[in-house]
Amino acid sequence: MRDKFKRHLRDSGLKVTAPRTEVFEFLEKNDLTTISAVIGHCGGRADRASIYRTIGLFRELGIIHDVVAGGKRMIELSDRFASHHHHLSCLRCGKSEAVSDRVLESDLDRIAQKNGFRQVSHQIEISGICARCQRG
Amino acid sequence: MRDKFKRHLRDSGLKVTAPRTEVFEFLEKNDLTTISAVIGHCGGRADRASIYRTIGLFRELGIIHDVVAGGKRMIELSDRFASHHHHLSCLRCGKSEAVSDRVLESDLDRIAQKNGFRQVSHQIEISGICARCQRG
DNA sequence: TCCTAATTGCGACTTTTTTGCAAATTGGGC
DNA sequence: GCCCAATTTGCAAAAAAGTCGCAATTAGGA
Repeated sequence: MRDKFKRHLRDSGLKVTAPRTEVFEFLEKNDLTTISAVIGHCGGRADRASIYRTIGLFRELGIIHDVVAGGKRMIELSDRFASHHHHLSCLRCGKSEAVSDRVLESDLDRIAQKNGFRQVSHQIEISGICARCQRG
Repeated sequence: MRDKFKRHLRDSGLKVTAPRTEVFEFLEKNDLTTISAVIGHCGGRADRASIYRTIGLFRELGIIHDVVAGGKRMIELSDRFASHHHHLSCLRCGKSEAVSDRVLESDLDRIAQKNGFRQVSHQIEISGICARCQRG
């Protein structure tokens, strides 16, 4: 994925730099994270301003997208750089697990198509109380 | 809905105040908005701090929830105070339209159930290029 | 109407995000 | 491998967003 990422940048006429690689690698290892976590982790090696610029750039390029999980705004790699999935988050313990579901996906496609939308992407977040917390 | 809202507050031992009513009425008229829009609109009649406190309270009470649309964090009334729906947002013109779909809903229920989740809620955002922008 | 707890508005403050600019770096060409 | 131009970085400063303590005000039950 790292090579694909570098190619993606170069193909867009952009440079592969240390802060960009740093942030990308962090996102690869951390599905569903926050901007402050990225700063907390990459902050020693890259300036805060560069991290914000990098995240903004990644958003524009569609490398990442935003999600709200448990009321917090989070970011994650998008489909081209991570396998397509959604999240089930527990409101009590805060953990979230990945979900993939074919039927769901085809419904979403159907809806977009019915409304005349193209180049569609989507994000879903399901929240509730997970099985473990129901017992606890 | 306004009465239901007032009852909801009083039942929770909370007071119906001007800032709270102000913010609620703005949200009723503006599906999917931002905090700064609320401040921009109610700011003359209520203090910024009170608006933040009100929004925080509404979130805790489940009166509103957060959504990300086009990279921006937005808020909207939740199901009990607005009919359950999701959004199709156009990445080009920024407009979003409401969507309701029974099949989609039952799939989401099925997924939560399969994973042992209870008291489930979900949010979905579908984005792409709308029919009008495809022509333009 | 009175009383008390809840809530507001204000102002100061912290945190988060953005911006301008000189210095440093990347990557294509030689 | 070295050079150059364009891009990108780091820094410092500022704007924007959000939080907090507290005295003054207000809602609503008795």
